[in-house]
Amino acid sequence: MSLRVYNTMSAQVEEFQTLHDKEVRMYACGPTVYDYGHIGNFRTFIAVDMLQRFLRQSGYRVHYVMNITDVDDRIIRNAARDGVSVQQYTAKYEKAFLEDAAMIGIEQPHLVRATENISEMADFVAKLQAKGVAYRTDDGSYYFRIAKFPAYGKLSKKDFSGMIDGARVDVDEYDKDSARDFALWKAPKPGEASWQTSIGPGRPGWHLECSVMSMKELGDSFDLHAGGEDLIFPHHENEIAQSESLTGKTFARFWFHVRFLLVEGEKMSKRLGNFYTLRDLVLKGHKPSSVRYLLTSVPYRNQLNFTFDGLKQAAVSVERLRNFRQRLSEQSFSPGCNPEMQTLARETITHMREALEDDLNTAQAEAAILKMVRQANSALDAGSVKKEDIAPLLAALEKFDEIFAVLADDDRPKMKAVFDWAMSEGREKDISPELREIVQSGQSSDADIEEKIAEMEAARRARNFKLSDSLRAELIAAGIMIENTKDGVRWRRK
RNA sequence: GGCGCGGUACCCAAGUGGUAAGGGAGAGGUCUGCAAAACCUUUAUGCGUCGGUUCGAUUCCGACCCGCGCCUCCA
Repeated sequence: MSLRVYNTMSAQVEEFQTLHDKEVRMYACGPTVYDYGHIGNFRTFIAVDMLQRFLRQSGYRVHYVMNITDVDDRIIRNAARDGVSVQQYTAKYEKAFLEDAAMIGIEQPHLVRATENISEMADFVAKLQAKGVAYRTDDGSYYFRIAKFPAYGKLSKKDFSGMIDGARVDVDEYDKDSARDFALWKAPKPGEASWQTSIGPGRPGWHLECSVMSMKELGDSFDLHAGGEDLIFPHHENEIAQSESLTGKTFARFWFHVRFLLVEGEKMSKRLGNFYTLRDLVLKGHKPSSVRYLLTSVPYRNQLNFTFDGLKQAAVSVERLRNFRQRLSEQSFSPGCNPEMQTLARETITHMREALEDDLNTAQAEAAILKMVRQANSALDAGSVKKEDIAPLLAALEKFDEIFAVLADDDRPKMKAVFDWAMSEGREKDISPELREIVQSGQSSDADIEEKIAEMEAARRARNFKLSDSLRAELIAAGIMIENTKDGVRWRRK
């Protein structure tokens, strides 16, 4: 079997095929760095990250390019508001984006920046103009003439046939031939950032950026282009029009779009007060791994309802997986092997692969690993897991984590970094008691904790339960979780 | 108005023309000095409503109701 993935262009699930054998060239529209990233942004980027991870796990060499849009209207406006240069402004938020992406387990793609490719963009516009599909207006802006690209609308399934006959539409604000024609290049306005280029001064339009950078990095035709569902129209439609007008070739073969999420059942918006950046959630004391798990738990084409209850559930599931792995790694086992465990591990890997090959059905992949955990835990309780079973079970967990990336117990340092950031930004008041507790649990050293546990155990063996309970309560208050097992006390930081 | 998606137990959420994955929460139990962790049992004759096709539909078709998305900046 092999990967089947939904292609927005054909509007159906297709067998994934690449232009070059075992090599994937893919591009995702990245963030416009004008603010901190919100969980909706990260749902999209995590979905593409998982796709990319799964392709690599499936044996492809992956060339994954993401752009950073570091010039646009909002950036110019906000930079002016803050009295800083566009570069200073975007540098801050690009850094924040990369930190956040790393925090939530996104592997960094090859990044390209709009402002580093301005001259290529100008050249691209010049070529479009030479082909007669772009025109310059009196103010020095350039527009794409949609009437010259009959396939316009093929991605978003929109019918523009009624409006492509060059009928002049009167639009006060613009000096373009048709209301639907879109800007390739914007002439400078006083006080705005602009570049001197072969086609005159100005700055690139957003759609142009992605066409130019994706083709520069990946070629005229490449395998897959990804983004949020909102980008289907007009952004991706416009990219296709620009690129295919120029080359006459198919621009991207597969179009991968991630559905928007809901927050507590409603569209996320600042107005509704349900708008959360990743950092907001960490400040509330939620772990990055919980957020990632929740965002991966619903297949990318389904609407995901992001709730705080769901976030707690996600945390429990992650804990369950981590506890299981710890149990396998720490316990001692008798020699030999249990064929049932061998089969279980093997079948779990197969089920996960089949689920992901089915248009990235992450919910089913998670169900498969959790089922394995339950059955293996049951066998562990019964003492029927043998030494040689450990490696296959851990290998299945590893396969899972190559895609889902939630098992590494590294939430605390990441949360500490957000804590420090909040302090340095003067947002101490936004730090929740929960976050404080987690950060504090990182303060005490392993040796201190183990000393205290030894004390607690001594009291317990002496049947001084009052003392041992109070010592345990102290540890729990400091964010340390205690478990008594057959092999002694196991502890971990919250 | 145009195009599209969805309505599955208390909650989140997969899935299938042949009789409902997984997780959380709840209840009972095993283990434990007590916890924690883990495990076991239990919780939808039912999958928005009404019709139709079929030996059989939650799954296909039609109508309707409700929610959501895109059509303008938006991941």
